[in-house]
Amino acid sequence: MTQLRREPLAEQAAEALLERIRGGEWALGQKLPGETTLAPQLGVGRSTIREAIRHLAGRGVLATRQGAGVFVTALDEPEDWDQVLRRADIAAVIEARIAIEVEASALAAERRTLSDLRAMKRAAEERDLHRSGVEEHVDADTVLHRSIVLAAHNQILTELFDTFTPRSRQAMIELLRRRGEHGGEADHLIHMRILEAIAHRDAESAAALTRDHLLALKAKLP
Amino acid sequence: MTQLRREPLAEQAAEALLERIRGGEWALGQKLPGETTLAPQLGVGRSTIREAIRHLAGRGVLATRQGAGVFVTALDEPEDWDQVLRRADIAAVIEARIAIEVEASALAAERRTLSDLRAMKRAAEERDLHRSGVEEHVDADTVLHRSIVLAAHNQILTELFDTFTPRSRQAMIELLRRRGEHGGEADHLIHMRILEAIAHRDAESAAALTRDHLLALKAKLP
DNA sequence: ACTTCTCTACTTGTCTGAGGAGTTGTGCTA
DNA sequence: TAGCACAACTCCTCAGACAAGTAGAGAAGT
Repeated sequence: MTQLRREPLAEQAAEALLERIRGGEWALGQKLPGETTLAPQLGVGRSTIREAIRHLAGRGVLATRQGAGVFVTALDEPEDWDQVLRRADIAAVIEARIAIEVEASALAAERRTLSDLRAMKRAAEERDLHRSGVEEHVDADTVLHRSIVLAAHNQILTELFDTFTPRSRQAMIELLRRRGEHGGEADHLIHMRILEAIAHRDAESAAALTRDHLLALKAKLP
Repeated sequence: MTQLRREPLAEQAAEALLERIRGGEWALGQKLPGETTLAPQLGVGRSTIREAIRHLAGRGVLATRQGAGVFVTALDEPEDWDQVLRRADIAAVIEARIAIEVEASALAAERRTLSDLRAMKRAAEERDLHRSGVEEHVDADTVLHRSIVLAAHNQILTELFDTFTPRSRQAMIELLRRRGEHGGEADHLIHMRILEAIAHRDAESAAALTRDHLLALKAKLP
């Protein structure tokens, strides 16, 4: 039994093109063959291939320039992040966290408000209370880190951090379980120093301390 | 002074439709007038209005059903990253890019292979050729920056960069159009210095130069 | 009264041919 | 060698024709 629902040719053509772009047939910034080439190649008319191109242009994947051609402007809209994060190894996730959090930490030092400081302090104290259970400890730690990112007042960095949280959480839990210890006093100390730097509007120190902290975490990886 | 750069009619028509949808002329789920009505109404041909509709369909705003009509499926773009990026101001996007690219640049200095170096060099040369058109220049620039991120060999950083590409592209184009200049020789020079640092496995310099480069970009914002 | 069928008007989907407009590279000229 | 005209390419737009699908009105049957 074949397809009951028939998709319009233009939609099919758009999917076919996206497939080939994803497959690397044309790299970012490269020119696609002209419509007069693509149309017969896919077995459709010119206006159909044009509509397919417009569709992808609307999604931000292609851009057309009259007289010049059609160009790849993005490889694809981001696919399922869960999938990506699951595939990627932990080291890569931590490296991404370093990128986000170090920058966020520096921005936080410049922009933190008094209420940001209060929130961070509260999170730090809360974290200090949860030293028994591994999961609770990781969660409390995440809250603290998030409060720092929030103080950067950059919505995108916050969203990125939240994207990583679930994957990072699981990795941390496994890591701590294996090690049997959770940084303990040393981690507490460095957190306090980071908060201090942010309070003093010392962006450089805040960034450096955050980097050290996360690099130490990465170093613990098996 | 009007637009010097003439946008294609189809794009203008898409914007005009989006404007009217946002203005509440047609509610969510409602049917738009037929193509044969809209086309004369906007003073364009039928295929043109069709391409405009396809463009909005690609953005998830409209959906067409053969025989039935064109329907509004979303008042604004969907809930995904595109949406977040569109809402966030450009400064926030650049800050996020700084986070990603500075770290990527440092990692690239440590991990770049010879073939990475070749790809970066090729992208840099390509970029130098495209100095005329604004869009072309931005696209070539993106290819170069992406080749650096790729050399970091971290899939997550790459995906993050790709996520920003469409939004960043539009912002850069607007920015350069307003300024009328594109960094020119200075930008070329700093790119070469970044590539040199990566080639020499000098992570610190690579990171610092990348940061300076993007900070300069951010400083140009209105 | 209700269901089912059919027909018709209307809608989007697709193709083709034609000409307009912008870009790019080539080859000629000075 | 530098500058310029031109030709070949590209996408852009329109118009017309027909195919394919939908939905509503009305007829026919139960």
